[in-house]
Amino acid sequence: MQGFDAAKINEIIRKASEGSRFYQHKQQAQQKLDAKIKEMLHTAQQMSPQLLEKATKKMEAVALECEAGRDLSRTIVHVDMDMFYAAVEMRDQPNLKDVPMAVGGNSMLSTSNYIARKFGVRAGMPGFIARQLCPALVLVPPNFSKYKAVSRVVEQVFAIYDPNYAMMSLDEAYLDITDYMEANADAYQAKSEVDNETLAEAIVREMRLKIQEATQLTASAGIAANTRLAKVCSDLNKPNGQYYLPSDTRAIMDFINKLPIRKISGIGNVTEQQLKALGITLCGQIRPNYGLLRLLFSDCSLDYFVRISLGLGETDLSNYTSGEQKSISTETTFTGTSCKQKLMQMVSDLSIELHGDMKKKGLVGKLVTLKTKTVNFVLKTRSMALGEPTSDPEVMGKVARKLLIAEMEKCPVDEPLSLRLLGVRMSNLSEEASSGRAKQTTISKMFEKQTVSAGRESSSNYCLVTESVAREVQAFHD
DNA sequence: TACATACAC
DNA sequence: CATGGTGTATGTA
Repeated sequence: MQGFDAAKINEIIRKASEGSRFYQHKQQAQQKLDAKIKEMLHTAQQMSPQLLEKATKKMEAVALECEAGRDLSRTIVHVDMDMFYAAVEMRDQPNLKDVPMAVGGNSMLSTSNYIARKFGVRAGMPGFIARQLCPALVLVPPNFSKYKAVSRVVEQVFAIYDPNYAMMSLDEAYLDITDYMEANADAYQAKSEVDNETLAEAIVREMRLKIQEATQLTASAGIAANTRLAKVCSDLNKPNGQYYLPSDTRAIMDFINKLPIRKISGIGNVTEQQLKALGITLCGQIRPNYGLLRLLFSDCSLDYFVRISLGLGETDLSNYTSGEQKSISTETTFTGTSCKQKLMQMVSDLSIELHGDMKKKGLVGKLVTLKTKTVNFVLKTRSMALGEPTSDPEVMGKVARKLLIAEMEKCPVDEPLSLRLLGVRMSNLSEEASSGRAKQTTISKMFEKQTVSAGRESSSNYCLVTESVAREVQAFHD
């Protein structure tokens, strides 16, 4: 069993994709982006040197201000479990250890092991393409409740080193170990004084070992002065490794200057292409292009770019943990249909499911949003505000159905709305007024209203939905 | 406020 | 045969 080279992998993926509606839509999106970039370059060419110089000076002033706020006093760690879901499955089914395997389904993989990666099988890839790359691939359906349980064990290790650790997903967290280092320096130095680097590395190595002892799974870590840098660093010695970046401006600048912008969290495919068109592929190329960037991007992006170019980032983890939830949603993909009754039924089902999730969290919301995706992968959202916050499935469902009907009516009869995805989201959230009595009222109301409303709907053959199975929440990629 | 886009995981 | 689900931030009008 050999791996493939990149050219062969791309060829197989291209053959499997081309002609599909998914691929066509992707190409359209790319053309749109190309046009946008072309326009951007046109704008750039028309800039006078004077204007550019002025913009550069403004940006340099911002940079100076940011530089003044540089905080090198904290030691931040980003910990990332190695191929988390796949590692859990391999641990529990040893026969999976020596074969190419991935966790996911036919439509999407969440992660793959290193043997499968040699064949080009990656997170985010549909299972049917993965099988073409690697016919021997073993596909394991996800067990989210198991991963959650493992994650809780890992969290207990994190808590030793920083009780205020910030969990970013099931397999990833930031820790501020500054206080732990100070409090425990003595325990880690054998005879002589230990410098910060040795101390931080020893502590993180020990933490990773504790994770491994507790879970039989390995983790990688990055250690740096802020979360942005720590996150990049955790990727450098993966799997089962760690990387320390000294908290020293010179070391940070040397590091950041040669770093590809795409490695920065928040720089995705689109931004990468835009910046590339301007000749920027490395973080070190941002500062020489300050003026250009200022004239092409929003203030908010500028601040972000400046901070990246200086290697600045978040040092206060409470900024990750303090916020309240802003929205809650449920969506589902299905084989494309334009059957009105089926679609309406699904919206009702989703509303009931959403109600369950909201009740669990004690949330009510004021803004209902319907999300649709056509069989050609065109996404749309339509929303409507309610008079008062609710989580009542019938109220949410009624509004969502209304929004769906409005969309369907926009289509000509010979070309009805044909969808492959529906979603319902609630936002403008607040806490549910929680007394047992209030909840009871809500529940009885729900049944009343459902009965009444079901008879009133035009597609009245949709019935009250059976209890939907509790859905596993999922962050799909590792 | 409403909608689209970009991004992370 | 055939490409996911949940949540946040931001730009724009």
